[in-house]
This record gives sequence, structure tokens and C-alpha cells, in this order.
Amino acid sequence: MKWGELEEEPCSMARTIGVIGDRWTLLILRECFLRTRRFEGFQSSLGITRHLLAERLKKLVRQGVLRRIPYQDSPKRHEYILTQKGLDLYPIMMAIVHWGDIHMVDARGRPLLHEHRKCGKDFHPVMVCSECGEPLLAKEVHTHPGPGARRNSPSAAPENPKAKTEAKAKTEAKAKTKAKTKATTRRRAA
Amino acid sequence: MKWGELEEEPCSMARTIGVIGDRWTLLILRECFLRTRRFEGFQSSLGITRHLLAERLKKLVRQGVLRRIPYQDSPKRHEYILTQKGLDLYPIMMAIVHWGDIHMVDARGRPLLHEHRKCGKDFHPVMVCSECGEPLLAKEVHTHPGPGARRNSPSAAPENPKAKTEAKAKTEAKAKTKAKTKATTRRRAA
DNA sequence: TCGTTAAGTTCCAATCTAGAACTATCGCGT
DNA sequence: ACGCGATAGTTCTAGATTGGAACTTAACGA
Repeated sequence: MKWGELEEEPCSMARTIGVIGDRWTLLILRECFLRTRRFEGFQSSLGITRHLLAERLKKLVRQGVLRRIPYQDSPKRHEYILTQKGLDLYPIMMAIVHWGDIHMVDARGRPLLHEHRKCGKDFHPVMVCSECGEPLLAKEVHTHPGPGARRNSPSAAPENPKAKTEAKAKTEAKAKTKAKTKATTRRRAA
Repeated sequence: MKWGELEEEPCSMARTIGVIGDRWTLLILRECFLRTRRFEGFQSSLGITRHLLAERLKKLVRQGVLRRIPYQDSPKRHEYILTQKGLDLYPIMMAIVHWGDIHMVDARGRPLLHEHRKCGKDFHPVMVCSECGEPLLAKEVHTHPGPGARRNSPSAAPENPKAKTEAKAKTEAKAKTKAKTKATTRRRAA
């Protein structure tokens, strides 16, 4: 699966991963939330190669997560700031930081604390249900298909995100060994 | 920065990214939360190459996110299940899915809905402050160094988990050599 | 004129990934 | 007994991605 395909998948998680699912992008976004805005700022604080940084920034701009705005004209210079779409990534960042705070700290404790301006206290993020306000537990959540779910036509299901290996079955001569009546799980959509 | 170094960083986010910060790992974890447990299950639903799948599973087991448990003895077979450490990744997964639901859906709507067993309703996850219960906004949060903040720097840079290029030292000696021939192609652009 | 800052580009070598084949074991059908 | 299929990997090669460092462009200040 290539990066491009990821965004076409009928899965919000896959699509999001297509946007932020690589280590440098995530780190760049961390810097954005720590108020870094300029190319050199990202480069020196992350130690990313200039080449990749330019690439990733371009991609984030293309995807509407960052906006590139000029801050001087003389030699055209720009800075990168989070759009609303980018700011909305905040819960993801906090969830990641929190997991690290719980499971990856050494004996000395957390590297960074977070203070909530509203209540003035150091906090940790808690994910709750929008309907009842209770903290979410994986086992208390049941998933079911929504309106955007994949409807695989009963007769024609050639482009399935799964079964990649079969789709490429054009190497007929060599693949024939396996190409027997491969009684795969052929199920029809209800 | 290599993958290994990431986990040494004095930043919970970098450390977490060292564990789950690549596209396949995230996708594998999605499958785990959707109750996939076996090698073939992951392979066929994700279309990941067997080679990478084996590698990633091994890494997740090493890091304590998954546990490898035998489910039959004849030809030794194992399945991979989430440990508590792995289950704790749930908020990250939900945050990622939610962002996708908001920003990456097509006209048909969300591919997957989530029902909270406790209250019986379809919900979306909300991240709140553990202290006051209010939803978290990026601008209402202030970060400050905690006990595990960067060790070596005596001058203790305030709020700065960065500055990791220290060893690189800007290519000091060579940086000056290049200044030689640059004035040759000098012309003004209207 | 030199040196510096800022934001990229370009180039080559080192890694990593995709895709397909191969290995190993056991249980089954004939 | 023999071959087949299912499961879980491992190996191999070619192509894609990354890392590292130099080079470019443009303007400013000493």
C-alpha cells in the first residue's frame, strides 16, 4: 500500500495516517504546537534533513494542516502556521504525549507538564464520551458501519483494500502454482 | 535521527512516536482493536508484506504493546493480543479516527460509527482536562518542564525539549569553506 | 567585499520497503 | 503414503525513501 492509496481507504484512521502517519510529520507537528513557525526553527530543533523537511512541510500545506504565509518581502520568506484543521490535531498530540508520560518515562518522571489555563492546574488529558461524559474504555465501545462504509458489490469486488496479493495476480505464469481454485472467503454483502 | 534514538529523547511524544510512529504499526494496531489476532489476519486485511508484518509484530511485542501467546501446540502457533500498555493506546486511536471523521470524510459520511455501551449512543470522543473536566483547547494549555526534563544542559533552557542537534555542531569548519566562490554569480533581479 | 541568515535544492550513498518465492509443520483426503 | 492447504515466518532482489552534506539565491550589515 502506498501513501497515496491510504487516503482513499474507507477508514478514517487510514486516511488520517495518510496525512500524519510518519515520524517526521508527527515531530514537525509537535514543534508547531510548541510555536515553531519557520524552516530553520524546525530544522534545528528536530535535526531533520532540510530535504525531508521541505517535503513534509509542502505536504502538510497541501493537505491544509499548515498555511504558508509570508512574513517579509525583501527576500520572500514564509512561516508555517497551523490552520484550524491543524489545530484540531491537538487531541491526537495530547493522547500521544499522555501515553508516553504513562508508559515511557524513566525514573525521573515526565519531561513536560501541562497546565490548563482555565483551572490553573497541571492535568492529564482524559478521553470521554460526547454523549454521557464517561471516560472511554476500549471494551465498552462497539463499532458498526456508518454511511460512508464500503459497499462491496456482491458480483464485482475487484478493488478491495484487502487481498492485495490477489489483485496483482497478473504474473500468471509464475503465480499459477497457487492460482488453483483458491477457495477464498467469498462472502456476499448482506 | 534514527528510530532507536527517538526513544531516548526527553520528550514523551518522541518516545511514543518511536513505538507507534509509522504507518504500518498504526494500521496493525487498528486491526488489534478490531480484534484481529493472527499473522494471516493482519496480512490479509492490511495487505502489508509478510516481511514487514513479522518485523513490526516483533517490535510491538518487544515493546510490551502486544503479547505473543500460543494457541496451539502441534505446529506451534501464536496469536498477538494487546497488553494493558497496548490497550492504553485506545485514546490515541480514537483521536486519530475522530480527526479523520471530521476532516477526511467524503460526501457519504463516516465509514464507521462508535457506540458507547454504557449509554447506548453513537458518540464521538472528546478530550477533557482531568482536573476540571472542561474540553481541552490548544491555546488554553501552557507547557512547562517537568522533573524528567533535559538533564545535561546546566543552563536549563526553559520549555525546550529540542536542541538535539548539539552534536552536529553546524558543520563548523566546513561551513566557512563554501563562502569562497559564491560571489561569482552575483546579479540583481530587477 | 565578506560574512551571515533564511529557505530551499541537488546529489550520492545507505536504508528500507514491496513483491514474490521458499521453508517448515501438521492435519486431511484419497 | 503422497500431495495439498493452512499458518507463520524467512529470504531474495529491485526499486523507493532517507540521511548527510554541499550548493543556490537573495538581501542585509560591518
